[in-house]
Amino acid sequence: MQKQEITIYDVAREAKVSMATVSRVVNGNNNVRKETRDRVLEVIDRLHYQPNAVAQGLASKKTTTVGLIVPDFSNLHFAELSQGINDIATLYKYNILLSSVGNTLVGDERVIQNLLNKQVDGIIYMADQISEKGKETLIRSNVPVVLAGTLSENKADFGSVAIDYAKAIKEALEIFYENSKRNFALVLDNEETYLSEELEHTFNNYINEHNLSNYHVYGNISTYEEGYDLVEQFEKDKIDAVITLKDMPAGGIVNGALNKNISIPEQLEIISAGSTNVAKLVRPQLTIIQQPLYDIGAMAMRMLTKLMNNEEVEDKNITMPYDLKAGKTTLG
Amino acid sequence: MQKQEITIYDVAREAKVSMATVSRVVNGNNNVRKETRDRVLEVIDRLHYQPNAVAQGLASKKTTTVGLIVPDFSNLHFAELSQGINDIATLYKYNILLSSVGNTLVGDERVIQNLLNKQVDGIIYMADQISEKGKETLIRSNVPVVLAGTLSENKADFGSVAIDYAKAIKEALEIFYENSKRNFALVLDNEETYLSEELEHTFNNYINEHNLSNYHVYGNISTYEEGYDLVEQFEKDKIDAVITLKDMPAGGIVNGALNKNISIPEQLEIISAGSTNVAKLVRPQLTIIQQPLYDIGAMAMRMLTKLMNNEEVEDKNITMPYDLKAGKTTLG
DNA sequence: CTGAAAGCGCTAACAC
DNA sequence: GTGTTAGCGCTTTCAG
Repeated sequence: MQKQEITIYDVAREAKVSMATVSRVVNGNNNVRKETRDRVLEVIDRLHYQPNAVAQGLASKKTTTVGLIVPDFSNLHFAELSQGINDIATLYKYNILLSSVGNTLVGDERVIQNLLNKQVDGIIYMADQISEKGKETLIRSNVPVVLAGTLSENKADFGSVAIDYAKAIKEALEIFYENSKRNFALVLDNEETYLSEELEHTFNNYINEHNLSNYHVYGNISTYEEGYDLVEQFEKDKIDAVITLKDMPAGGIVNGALNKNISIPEQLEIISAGSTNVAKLVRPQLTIIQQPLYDIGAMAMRMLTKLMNNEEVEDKNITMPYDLKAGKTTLG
Repeated sequence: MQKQEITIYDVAREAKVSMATVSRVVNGNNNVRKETRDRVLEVIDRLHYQPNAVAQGLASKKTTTVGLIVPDFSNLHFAELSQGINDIATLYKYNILLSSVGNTLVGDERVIQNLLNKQVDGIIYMADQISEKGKETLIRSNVPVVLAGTLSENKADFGSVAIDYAKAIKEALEIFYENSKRNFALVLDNEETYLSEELEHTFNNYINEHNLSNYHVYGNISTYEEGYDLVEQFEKDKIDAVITLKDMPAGGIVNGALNKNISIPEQLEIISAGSTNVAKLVRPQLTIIQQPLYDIGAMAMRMLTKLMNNEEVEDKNITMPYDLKAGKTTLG
């Protein structure tokens, strides 16, 4: 930590005013005569005075810092969502305190409590699951929370910005069905998330409504390799259409299938809901459920700034549009 | 910000000790009788006391927070490097304050100053360029800084962890040469970074030593699409071997070449120095300069913890090993 | 081993 | 407009 050289007191003395006046100048308070302001500004400049944000935070009970909780850093969604969050945060002069949950190292409650101890003004939660205790901690704290691109539950308790995943999945299944595919698979990375549960529910509903007899849900598939290896299981299970939640396993499946001379999309159709940039690398080009990740992040952060300022927020639960973008991994 | 309910003072009163004793217990100071400690601990637990990190920071002049400066969030290196940084930071109980530079929004000096104002205990710098002013600000602050996976200059001023890029590039060029390619291209994303300058220098040296007459350096290529479109230029320039700094453009080049029926690797060889996970998606499989990104991040953060604690650091400039991993975009 | 007291650097009433 | 004065919640000498 930088050893403090110049404090507000030094500036006050040098400018022959009180600390209060310096504070006013620093914080843009108008109740300062122009002459005085200029004098103070000159001294600030000359002494290279920089306010100590920690002291400001303690005195004002505002840290202009928001906590950002992500599932894990390797998640590519993170990068693209965060971009939107960061841009808006920068615009409103907030800093981002980054934490991850999910890897067993530390429980989510601890992570949340830690952020709260650091007195963050608000929290953006991007992880797709949260423990009851973590949720309670969050609610008890009275700190505004916005869920970004995730969690369909908990909407009542927090703000949220996301697409309608259930609708998107249903639309994807519809494509398979129209293309005469009848043996569906759903590939999840973590079965215990709210999102997974909702998707599985939607998936099962569709299966039932259409009286399909052969269908499978595969869990714990999050890497390229796991997707690649899963193709073997597809063969055994006679799968001919698959939805994945992430692009990396989707790419693995495509490459795995091609290696086994399974023709895409004739024998196997694939739709990925990952919608990160990397989907572009895959050949044949992936059909994807494209989410506006940047916008989701930006909207979430914007909503958070409003909540932190006790501004009116019309709708605390925003549904963003998505685009089912046809590639070459589906027919027609 | 959470409105403070329980303070150290409440705990002291309830446990019938002084704040000093509570502080000792909270900070694990041994100079407390076991009985007293247990009593305090019981009260802390009962009252759900949580220390206010901002107040701790002001009083102790340590925030247990490190600043992490990245070029931009969409950079995939970031995700993988950060994973290592985050794991070690968590281990040593440090929080990460995230900032980005490079997008024209805010200059690096401002970003750095902001982090310094927040009283971070140390900084990890992952961006590949830094202004003179930013550098000066950093040095003047006396806050420990470690450069992770970047910047070959400035080593004297800061700690650093990276691979020997020049050596890696040379090795890659050697492969091209042995495979009888003679028309080399170097694809950079940003020509103004130290890294780019060093690589270009190495590249040019190789060209001169081997008396190659046809060679090109392409700048400002950072996306898939830019790589894809660049292939047209390759044709005009009769390029037959190319090194890229990032995986996304490398993937674009591969797909762009295939689309033009340019055979890889016979007519065009490609080596990417990106070494992110997404390289796996590309077919034919990319030959890559594989950097141990996770380890680089972890080492950098570990070094930073030592510097922050004034511990001895044997070598402030660490060179990590890399692996030139042959794929199918180079011959043999 | 424990307590008293003086700050850390700043903000925010409240007076004038 | 400007200054005075309490704190914000905690750490850290210094006594005892």
